Amino acid sequence: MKLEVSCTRAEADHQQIIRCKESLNSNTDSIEDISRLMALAGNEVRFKILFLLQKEFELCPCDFADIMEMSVPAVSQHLRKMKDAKIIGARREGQTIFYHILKKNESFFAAILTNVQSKRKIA
Amino acid sequence: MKLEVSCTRAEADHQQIIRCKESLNSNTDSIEDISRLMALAGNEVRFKILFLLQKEFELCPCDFADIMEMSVPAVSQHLRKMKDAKIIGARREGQTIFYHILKKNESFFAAILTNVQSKRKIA
DNA sequence: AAATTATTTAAGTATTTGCTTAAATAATTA
DNA sequence: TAATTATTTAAGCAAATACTTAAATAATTT
Repeated sequence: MKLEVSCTRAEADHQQIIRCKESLNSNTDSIEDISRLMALAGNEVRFKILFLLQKEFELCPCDFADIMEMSVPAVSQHLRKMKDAKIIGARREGQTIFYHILKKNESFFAAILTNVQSKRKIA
Repeated sequence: MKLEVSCTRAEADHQQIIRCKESLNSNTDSIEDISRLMALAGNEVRFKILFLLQKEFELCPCDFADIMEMSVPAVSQHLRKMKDAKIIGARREGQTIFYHILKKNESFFAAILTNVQSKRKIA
């Protein structure tokens, strides 16, 4: 863990710089995890998918393609990313595959998705 | 507001499809706003900036460059994006410019950034 | 006023992203 | 078992992203 301070600003608070570096270092893993999660949810198509899954519990690629008026492969590739990241899970029923938000992430996304509704009321 | 249903899946729940389309349509603005916010916070460098600002209240570009060991212009460009998006604000003190999270967004990011600390405890 | 310091801006570039189209899997139905 | 249906995968490409370096602003100090 390097803790050199090189800021040239005369008034720089070196204690603060060191404290910040330590803070980042001791949280590296969770910072990476959460910013990765945010990046995935930060795509508008994927955000809509999560928004819809929270409301309807489960939907299939075909449903999403129809709802958002986009191609099935495009949807499928977004679903794959979120499945790989363990944000969503899949359940097969015949030829249809239903996706849902994994329990582990439900509360995290619920907290964020709440803002969609509340923002709407204000505007 | 188009509400055509074209899903070819035989068992598709057309009522559900229509309900979902309406739900997206009536929340278009906030969905765009929040997913844009998430996309910005979804970059690891910007996420770290927000994490640090929450802890230290305000820091300057030079501090960030030093803490994260990256160039000042690179930091500055990230700060600009978040300033343009009204996520952070700036205060000048001599030659130094201090950035802080805008009050409007404090609680939103606090809710997300909480997970950094709690995740760490678990792991 | 000239030099220094903090920051921003701009141009250039390599990487990543998200779509398209076509082909491959996998399950169901005829 | 052949045809159909739902989904995934892969290749290709255009747009977006995030860095680098160099130059431009802006404030301070000498």
